[in-house]
Amino acid sequence: MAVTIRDVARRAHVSVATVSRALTSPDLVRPETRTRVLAAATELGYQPNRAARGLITGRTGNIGIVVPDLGNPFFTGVLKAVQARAAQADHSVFVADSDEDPVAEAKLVHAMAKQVDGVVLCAPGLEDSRLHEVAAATSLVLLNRRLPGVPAALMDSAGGMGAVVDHLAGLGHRRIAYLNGPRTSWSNQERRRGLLTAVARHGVDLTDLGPFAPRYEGGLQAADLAVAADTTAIIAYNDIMALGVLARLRDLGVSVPGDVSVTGFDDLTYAALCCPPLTTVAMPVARAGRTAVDLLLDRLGSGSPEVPQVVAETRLVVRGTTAPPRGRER
Amino acid sequence: MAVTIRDVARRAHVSVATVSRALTSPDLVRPETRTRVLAAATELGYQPNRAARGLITGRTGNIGIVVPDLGNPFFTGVLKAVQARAAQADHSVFVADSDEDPVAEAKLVHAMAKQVDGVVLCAPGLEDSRLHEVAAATSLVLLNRRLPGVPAALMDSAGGMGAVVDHLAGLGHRRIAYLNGPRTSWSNQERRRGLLTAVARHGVDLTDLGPFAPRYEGGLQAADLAVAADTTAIIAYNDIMALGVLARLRDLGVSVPGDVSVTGFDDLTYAALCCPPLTTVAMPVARAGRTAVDLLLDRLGSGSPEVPQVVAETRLVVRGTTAPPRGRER
DNA sequence: TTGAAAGCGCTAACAT
DNA sequence: ATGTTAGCGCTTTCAA
Repeated sequence: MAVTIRDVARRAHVSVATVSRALTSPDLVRPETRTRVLAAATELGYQPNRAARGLITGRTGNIGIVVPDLGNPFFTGVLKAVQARAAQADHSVFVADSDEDPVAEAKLVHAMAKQVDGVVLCAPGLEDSRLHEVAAATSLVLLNRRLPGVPAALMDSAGGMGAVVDHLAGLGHRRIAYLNGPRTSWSNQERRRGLLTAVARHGVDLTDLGPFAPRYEGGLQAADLAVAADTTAIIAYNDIMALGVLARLRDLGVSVPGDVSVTGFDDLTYAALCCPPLTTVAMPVARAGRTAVDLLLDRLGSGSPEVPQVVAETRLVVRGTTAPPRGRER
Repeated sequence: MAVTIRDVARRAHVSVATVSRALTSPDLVRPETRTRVLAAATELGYQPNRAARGLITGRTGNIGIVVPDLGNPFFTGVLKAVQARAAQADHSVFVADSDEDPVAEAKLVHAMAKQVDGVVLCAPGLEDSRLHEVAAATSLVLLNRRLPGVPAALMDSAGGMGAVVDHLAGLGHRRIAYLNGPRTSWSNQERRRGLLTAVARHGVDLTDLGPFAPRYEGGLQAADLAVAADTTAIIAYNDIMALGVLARLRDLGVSVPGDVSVTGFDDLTYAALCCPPLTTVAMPVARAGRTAVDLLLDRLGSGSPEVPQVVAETRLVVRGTTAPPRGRER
């Protein structure tokens, strides 16, 4: 078996309590003793058993994150930041993949609940009431979903969409199609909200298509409808769909951005690498991931009753898939 | 506080021992009692505390995975499969990102050791001796790294590379450049091994370039050298580098596959989406991830002394970046 | 078939 | 400043 606190105590000629104190509240033991204990600990390669510690303190030193799809770079971007921030705070992280299944989301959080101090739930598809139940099981922080009473790290999708429409309208587009993602998704709702506002502001004509699966195949399928709708610009729910749109348009012989402009959302790595490179909206995934962890850990520490919902800015990234519509080139 | 085994015991009018038995070894209690206990448990929404259980049984029901970079789709592909397989076996998973730092790899495994039944270490950069030390800390399974005495889930990079060279030689290429990834990486060593064998077999001329960082920027940088080397085909260490190569060649006005053929390795999603779509080698990441988990769990269960090292097949995916060299078109 | 009790590794009163 | 002890939630002897 591994080395326990008792081994260290024996070796340092002190009681286990002293060892515990030397490690967790150093100023409670005489410096001399502390040194001796620490030495013994290192010599034996002692690592306290966090599970045992957690049993007493109620704090596990772990956090959980559940995402809809680990195959989606957007969520692994969040995950990377979450695990990095957690590591800084000396916390370990549990991951779970709900496979886009709302029911699984709830189950996974419950399964984790006992082993973590809190969980970051990313873009949950769960309805509000069920989400509140889940929030009762553990400390919860939502990412890209707003729910009264639950802290959240949000990204300003609506604002990003506003920037997209401003850009397109500025180029001279008057007829725009939006390719919806999942209706229940908070992100889609926000994007649509920003879209409607901006479209009204510019007096631009909007064709609302979908919903489509937020994947490559969804984009393939959506492209035909968008072309039929006879618009000069296509705003896809996200980059992956936009890539599908691009591929389908190429097959159809529709030139981008000559015949039609296309935009995505998320700024995934390969949005910059496809050709033409995709005009899109950069989402602050890393920042939001860090914020989520901070929210979780701060609240645990301070038991304060406030419920912060932090929204991070998005940013339009203009690349090669947008240009003035035909007849408006200069 | 949450509901404990004691609450269930009280409610079912039995001792805690009986509750424990009803849950973990059902055939040790009278069916009638069992039903009563189970009912009480569900009514209270009881979830056993795994940490406490682990304290006694020595099994945590958790496994760990440490990867060099969560931003790399290759590793998140493995992660997705690992977490899915673990979930099937009712295990939770800890993730950690070593940020490509070998020292961090060791630290992370040690930090996890107490909370997991074993860990999957992906493509570690650690040297053999240090790796053996790490293996002593917990049950270890290596992914894409072979080490005597340690079970491993491997992918047949050498074989994949053989297929690439066969393909290229078959098209008529006689001068090929290989863009090395990190020298210490087992995958690069394997790819190179497969390459040398195949190249000798075909009597093809090889220019060995690098090592380069296995990233987009590495590809950008490598492309110039490859062009200067005056070869008709470029084999990149992986897809990301290949994408960099493609971009740089485009800037240079070198046409692909007209002037030069390019291949990658990994078959990431966007290898199919770039243009022209990339000829590459599909790595069985999901299969390897599952295998790694199975290896871990099987060994834990059966304490058998055998050390399986399972290698999964790779597969050449021919797409648009390879063609006969100039003067050999038909 | 069930219960009482010991104890996993650790921390937090309570003593000293 | 340090030691003794109870006990976190659970499983597992050992008795009954």
